[in-house]
This record gives sequence, C-alpha cells and structure tokens, in this order.
Amino acid sequence: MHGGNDERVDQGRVTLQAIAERLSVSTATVSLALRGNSVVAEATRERVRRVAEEMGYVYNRSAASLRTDRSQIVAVGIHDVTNPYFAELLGVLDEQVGEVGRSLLLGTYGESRERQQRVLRTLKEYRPDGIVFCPADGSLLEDFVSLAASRIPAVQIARYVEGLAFDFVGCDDCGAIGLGIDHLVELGHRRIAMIGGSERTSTGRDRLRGYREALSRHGLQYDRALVQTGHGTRDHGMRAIGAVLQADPKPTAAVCFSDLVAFGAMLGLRHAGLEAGQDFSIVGCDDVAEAALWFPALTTLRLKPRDLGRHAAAFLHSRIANPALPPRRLVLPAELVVRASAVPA
Amino acid sequence: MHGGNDERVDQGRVTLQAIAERLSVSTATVSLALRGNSVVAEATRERVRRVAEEMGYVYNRSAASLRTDRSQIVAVGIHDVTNPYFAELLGVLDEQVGEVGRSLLLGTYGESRERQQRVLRTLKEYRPDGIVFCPADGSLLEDFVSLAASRIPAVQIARYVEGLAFDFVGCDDCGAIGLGIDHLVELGHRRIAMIGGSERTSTGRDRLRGYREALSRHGLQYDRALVQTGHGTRDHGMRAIGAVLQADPKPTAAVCFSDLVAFGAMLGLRHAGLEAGQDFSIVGCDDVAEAALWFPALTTLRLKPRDLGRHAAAFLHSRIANPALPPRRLVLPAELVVRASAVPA
DNA sequence: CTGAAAGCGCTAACAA
DNA sequence: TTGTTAGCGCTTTCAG
Repeated sequence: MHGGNDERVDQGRVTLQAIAERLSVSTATVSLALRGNSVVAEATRERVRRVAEEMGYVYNRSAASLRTDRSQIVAVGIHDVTNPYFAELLGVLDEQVGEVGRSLLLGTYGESRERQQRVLRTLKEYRPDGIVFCPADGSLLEDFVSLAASRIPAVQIARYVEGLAFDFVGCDDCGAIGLGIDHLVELGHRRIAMIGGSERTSTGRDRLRGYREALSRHGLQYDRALVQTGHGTRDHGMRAIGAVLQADPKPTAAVCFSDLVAFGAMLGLRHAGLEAGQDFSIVGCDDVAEAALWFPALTTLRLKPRDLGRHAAAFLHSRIANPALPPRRLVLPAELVVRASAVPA
Repeated sequence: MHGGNDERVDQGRVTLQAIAERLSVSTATVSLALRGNSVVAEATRERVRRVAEEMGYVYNRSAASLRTDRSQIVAVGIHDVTNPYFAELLGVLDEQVGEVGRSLLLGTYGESRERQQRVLRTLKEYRPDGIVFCPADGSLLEDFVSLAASRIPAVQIARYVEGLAFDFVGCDDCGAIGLGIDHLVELGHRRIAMIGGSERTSTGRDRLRGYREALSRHGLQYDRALVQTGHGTRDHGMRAIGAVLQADPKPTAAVCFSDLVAFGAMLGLRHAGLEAGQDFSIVGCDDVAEAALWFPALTTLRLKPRDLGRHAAAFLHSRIANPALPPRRLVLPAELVVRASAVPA
C-alpha cells in the first residue's frame, strides 16, 4: 500500500452516501438533487450531478423500489415470443413502457398452465408496477386468483379468461373471421373450412364462433368435418389442411386461425398438389409482415398488434395511476386485406 | 366495523415479519425455512411454509436483492424483437435463464446508439446479475466503458465490438457466406451479388469479408456494383435487388445478409419479372422458420439461434459464478441447407 | 434551502 | 435448532 493511490481504488460502491460525503451534504440533498427536485438550489443540483457522474454513480432501483413501493417494472407474460404477432406486441409494449421510464420483465410459458403459474409467481416477486399477460391455452379462472389477490394492476392482452375482473384489450376475433367468410362467400365459395383455433382459448372460441355465425348468416351449413381446431402453428396448418381435404364434398376454401396457420396450410396444399390462389382459397388472420410477401400474397384479416400494444400500455398506466378503476374491455376492429390467396370459386 | 371480520382485512403486507409473529418465531427462521435451509427443523420448515402459503406471502426480491447483491435478473439488450432470428434468441435465453431461477429484463433500441445508451443505463439500475446484449449498428468501444466499469458480467451475442473485453458468442459469419458462395459457384454462377449487411456491424463486416474472400478463393473478381450494403430488413432486400440488377453484366445469383433480406430480394425479383429458383438464384442466411416454407423454399445458411442462446446463457452463468474468468469467444459453425431458391446458372 | 433519522423487507453473522 | 441484531441504499417526513 505505497502512496500515490487515487480514489478509484474502491469504486465498487458508489452510493448516495458516498456522494454526500464527498460533497459534505446529506444524502437527502443528493437524492433530491439527482431527481431534479427544485427544492434544492440549482447550483447544488449541478454540483451533485457532476460529482455523481464523475464518481460513476448508478441509481439502485432495488433500494428505491423497497422504499417507495414502485419498481418501474412492467411484467409481461406470454406464451411465445417466437410468434411474429406476439413478438410485435412485445416490441410495442417495450417502446410504450420505455417512454414513461419503465422496463419490461419478460416471462414465457409456451402453452403450459403449469409454467404459466411458475412464471406469474416469479414475476410477482419482483413487485412489478403492473403486468400484462396473455393467458396460456386452457387457463382457468383459478389460475389467477393469487394474481388478483396481489392487487397488481393487470391487463389481459389478446386472450381473456371468462370471469376474470382484469382489464382486457384484444381484437374482434369473432368479427374478423366473419369478414373473412363474407369475402369468401362473395367470391362464390360455399364449402369453407376453418383451420386452427383452440377451444381452450378465448381467441379460438371467438374465432370459431365467428365462423359458425357467419356461415349461418349466409345460410351455409356447419359441417364438423370442415373444422380442424388446434394451436396456431404452421405445423398445425399443414397437417390440418390435409385432413380437411378428405371431407366430402371437398371444401374450396379455408379461413385460418392465424397467418402462421395459413402459411402451413398453403404449404400443405402444395404437398397435395394444389396451389392457394388458384385451386383453393386461403384467408389468414393477423397480417404479420410475412403475409404480404408470400407467394401467393396472403389475403388476411389485419389485427394490428401495434394498436393492441399501445392500448394495453395505456390501460396499464392509467390503472397504475388509479387502481380503483372498474375493469375495462377494449375490442379493436379487424379489417380485411385482400391479396392473392383467395380467388373466385 | 361490526364483528365477524376475519384476518383477510389487511392482507396487503404479508412480510417475513408477519409470518414470524403469527408463528412466534424469528424472521431469520422464517427466511431460512422458506428457502428450505436444512438448518431449520423439518417440522418448522413445514409449518412456516404452510402459514406463508395461507397468508398469501410473496417473496420480495427487491428487498432480497438489496441485501444480497443478487437480483436474479438477467438483462438483455437487443435492437429488435420483431426480427425472427432475435425473437428466437430471446426465447431460448428466457428458457435457459429461467431454468436457474433467473428472469429476463428486456430493453430494445432499434439500431440507435443513443437509445442503446439509455437502455443500458436503465438496465444497469436494476442491478442485473448479468447482461447479454447485441451491440446496435455503429456502436463504438466508448459506448460500453461505463458498462465495463460497472463490472456486471456481460456477454455480447451475435455481434461484437472490436476491442471490447466481454465474452462473445456468435456465428461464423465469414464462413457462412463462404459456404453460400461455394454452393453458388458449384452451381455454375460467376456473377454473384451480395445484398445487405452494414459495415457498422461485426456481422455485416464479417459476412462482407466472407463474400470477398470466397470470391477470390474462386478466382472471381470483386465488383463494387454487385454489393448493396444496408440493414438486414426485408425492405432493404427488395430495394437492393433492383439496384444490383442494373449492373452490367447482370448477376445471376445473390447471397443475402439474412433470410429477411432474402425474402425481400425474392419479392423484388418478382417485381422485376424474375423468379428466384428459376431465373435467378438466391441464398439467405439464418434459416428462420419461414425459410423452409417460402416458395421457392429458401436455400440458406443455418445459424442456429438456439445454440447461440444456450451458449450465451452458459457463458453468462459461468461468468456470474466466476467474474475473474478471462474473456471468451465462441464462434459457432454455419451449415448450408440446400432448398429450392438457388439453381444452376 | 439543507440535515437528521427512520424504515422499506430481507439476509447473514453471531450468540444462545 | 432458533433468536438478536445490524444493515443493504434509498426516500421521506420533520426540524432547523
């Protein structure tokens, strides 16, 4: 320990305390100054800021959080970030939440209820200011009682669970599929299949319902052989289109639960020697980026994840500000975007 | 305030303290018991656990974090979750990190250095146990001095910045493109374009280098008119293919910086009246899920984001355990997957 | 305009 | 095997 050592030796612990000592002021002053509170003199604020910078101070949010009961964390629970629709949702959420100085704590759980339970519990332990989540396939009301009990402001996104008194923002799933059917009927189709959509998910149920209702609106008969429920994956789409093609009489068109399913279906069609947009009509749902670029370009129902994300963030922030708000529901309209995968019968 | 009120009245504050009082033991015992420490009697542990459960206790990680200097948070900074390659990376990271009881704190910054600065600073404030990030386009060494000074275990993923003494795990970008060129040359192509890849990114530079080196390896001449650098987006791919088609003599094939670029390029080709896999050959890079499903199915270089994510997590965890480790570099090999978008000249 | 002091909920010595 | 105690770094009265 020879002389000439400088202050940088123990720079591992730069706290308010350290700054306060260096400046011979109190930690209270430093705290206030750093947060720009105008109760401390402009000159002091400046000095504090400079020294903090110089000492390499970094705010400790755990400490602040413990003290204030605000973590500036928004937890988000979704099944799959790999699904482009949800990836986009996640992106928007991050943007929106970042704008008000909060950060996203992420948890994914596939479609497993059990993992969802674990993830939700862990997320809660970080004391997020709020949480936005998309209930896993098959979720039951009881899965969320402890979340509700925690009183953490929560908003359900895209999917809801029946009877849960949380905010919800989603799309008009029923109406979306209706639009798709309308379009196909206009094109002259009479035998229209429905591919994908889990009955254990609100989006699945609502889109399936949209299918049935639209059919009956057009005086078409519901045929169980034309519907292949399942997860919203490419794989399912590919397998399901094959199954549906076995029906007699054959369908001439299909609406899909999602674009991913539609992509799978178009591929399955090709395996069966058919081509979407020629021998068979396909309409997707979501309008992910890839949809416009496919060949044939996918006719689909646009669901606008950006709007979803924006509104979810707004709901959450207002609820954080005022937890007493009654639960709200926002259902965004879908819109048909006509491209090349659906053609006259 | 009539009688019959039960304990659930103020359930807002269930702390170790509260449990301890209820059981007439100390908070230390409760803490130990809840964490399953075998120093407390099995019977006590059980009692504590039951009461905690019953009272709706939820662990407060801010408090623990403050005390232990461990947050169980892994911060991740990336430019874009909407890019399927990075979405997949994110998904794997979440899985891996979850397995050892940590959670992901997410920050995105587009390709903006400035946003990256803000995001990194915020992430640090949560005192993550570690951080994995992909440097934004144009990042400079100086952008990370404060991260380095913070001594938070860090690993760079996919892209690295020259001279940064952090761990790195990425792909053999140079070799990947080389494989692509080899394939095209074997198919008889001599005029091969390169589309996408920013020079302000290690992946861009390395892939561009791979292009040049492979060309010269095959005795082909490097022609500036055949390379269109730019971001790894579909848009860029679509615009760039047009530009490259102006060259004289025309190229007969192109390697793309990424699958996204390749998708854009294939679309651009169509606009120009050409068809990939017939009149022109395209090879992508990444092998995202969509690549196999496109028409024509994309011949591409598989980069295995899952392996990347797994190794990054492993690097991080070992470094958290032992911060003194020297910086490591892991470069995963790429592999050619032949499909239908590249054909004989 | 600034300082002193208490306390958020937890864990880790150390003592009993 | 369990209890006592101090303290992590911050914010917030309340005094001065």
